[in-house]
Amino acid sequence: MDPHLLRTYVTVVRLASFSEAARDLGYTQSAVSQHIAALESDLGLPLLTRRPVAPTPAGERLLEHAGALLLRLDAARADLERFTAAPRTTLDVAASPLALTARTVAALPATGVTLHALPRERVPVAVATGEADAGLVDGIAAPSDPLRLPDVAPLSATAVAEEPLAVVLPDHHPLAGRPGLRLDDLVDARWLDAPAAGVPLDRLRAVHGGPAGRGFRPGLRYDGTDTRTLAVLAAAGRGLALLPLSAAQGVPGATAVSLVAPRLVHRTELLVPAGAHPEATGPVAEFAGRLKR
Amino acid sequence: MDPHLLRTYVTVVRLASFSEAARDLGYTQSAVSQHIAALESDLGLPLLTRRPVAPTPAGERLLEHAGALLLRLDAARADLERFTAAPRTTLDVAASPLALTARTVAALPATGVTLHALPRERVPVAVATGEADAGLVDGIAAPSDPLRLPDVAPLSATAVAEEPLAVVLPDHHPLAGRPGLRLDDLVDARWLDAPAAGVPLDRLRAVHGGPAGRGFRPGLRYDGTDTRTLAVLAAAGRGLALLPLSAAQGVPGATAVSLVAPRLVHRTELLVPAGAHPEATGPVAEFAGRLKR
DNA sequence: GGAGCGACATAAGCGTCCGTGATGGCGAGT
DNA sequence: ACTCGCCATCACGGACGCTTATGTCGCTCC
Repeated sequence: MDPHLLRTYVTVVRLASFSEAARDLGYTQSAVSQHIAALESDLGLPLLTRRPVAPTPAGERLLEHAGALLLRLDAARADLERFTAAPRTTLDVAASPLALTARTVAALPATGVTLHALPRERVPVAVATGEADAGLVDGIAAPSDPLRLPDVAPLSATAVAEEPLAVVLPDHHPLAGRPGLRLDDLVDARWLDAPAAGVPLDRLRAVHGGPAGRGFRPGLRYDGTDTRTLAVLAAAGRGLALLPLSAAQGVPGATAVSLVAPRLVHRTELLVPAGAHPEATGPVAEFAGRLKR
Repeated sequence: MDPHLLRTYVTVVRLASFSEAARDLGYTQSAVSQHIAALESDLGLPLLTRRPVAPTPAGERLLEHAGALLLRLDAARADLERFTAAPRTTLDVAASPLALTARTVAALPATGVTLHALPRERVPVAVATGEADAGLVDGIAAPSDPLRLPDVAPLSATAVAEEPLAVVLPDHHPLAGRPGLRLDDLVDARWLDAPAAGVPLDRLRAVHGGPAGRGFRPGLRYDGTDTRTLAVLAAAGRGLALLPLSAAQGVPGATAVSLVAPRLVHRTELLVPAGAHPEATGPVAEFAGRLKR
């Protein structure tokens, strides 16, 4: 299970072709074929169907492991390179859409900043692999419980903002008048599925813990990142949305009712490589310092 | 960053010797020396001091990454081997001490069971690497929030028991009469540090979120796994202990007061490899089925 | 239905890299 | 100062991996 072999394996699966993968990796087709053969003989089972080229069930499993492994390998290399690299003068920040608020943006240094807008799950990856010097991720969690992030590498997370959650309903919705809502009241409702702009529904499903049969039916799916659009969709009755309170307010036709049970908050966290090389100075420290104040 | 090189690297660090590592790995000393040299030249910085052999700061970082990487590699191999291996007839269960209760033990099949008592953090590792077919881990978390486990491999976790938490105090303690306790009332108290038997203090520290200055000073450290002993120590005034309510009761001289804030529970979860090869039958399924009932 | 073509498998050749054994340098203990 | 233990370096032999070339299979086109 040489990383080289794994790298070609994932490339072959991604491109669904040995020859394409060979071109992509700068190998000959023969080499790719031998790589796959080596993996299959090492593990003792077929990983791919040929014609069409697609992973077998075992291959699917390997794909998960290989992805994590290669990611971690990149992260390790990036982490070690920080020891030798020249101190950064510019700052690359990876951020999920909802993590960018007036407050967090204000903390960015005036110059030399590149902002990478990424989906939530890519932010830790970007920081780990060194594509970004710091990350801002948002998500929901129990109060004073850190966000649940994939641990691709040792990262240190510190909360920089915390806000109540609100359910966005059309004004005329029967529940719109309530002072607060319980999630249990809403299990049978139709929800907007907006992984990029809103709060991910699968997280709610996990919190609720109920069987897959009931609860949190996705309705319209929205893959944009604009919260205002999401609120507009909710106002139009296309489904409910869950947003941080401040983002949920101020849209005509939409009412935001805060969520009271389960006790969850929308939190934004700053992500930096852990065990930080004592960078008491530099753009990252400057940014972190301003955020904590 | 070949895994072979990483494996030699961690071995060298563990044994603090090139020659010992060579013997351990079945290489010559020369090969080990070259492995380390290759790593160092690849990464462009020294990883070890020689005489004595010890990791540099950069080497320490690499060690973390290498450990995770090699673990994940073993997990991947073990996971893939499940596809080819013969269906299990016996059952190996890894369990943290507090996860073993009358209820969980009763769910074990009558015969063919090997029980591995492991510290909490080793349980997921054992399941991932195939040393165990299933795991039982306990820990504390917010209600209806999964336990926070290191993700060495895709594992599926399902709650099998949940219990309130209790603080164990000497009978004569000023707070012993209270109906319930808040953690905030106890930040300045002295705690028993019992990572194996009790609830880990560092988790509390994280939940409390306070600066390292205040809070949760460890007193006596107890590395045994017996909760009764822990309660006896608490009764003797050597420090407070946090235990699941049932384990905290019934020790003369000790009073158990349940914890009311923050809202945390002691939960035990069953761990099995995720994406399970549809084992509707077999010892693992039998065990899981009995636990869920 | 046969020829052609695209795509993966297999075979042979060759360079490179890896591990061995021998030797050298260096520090610590006697 | 000598010696022993330990790591570094060197030179060599073999194995492994990649390339070129060729084989085989399946699909498509006429």
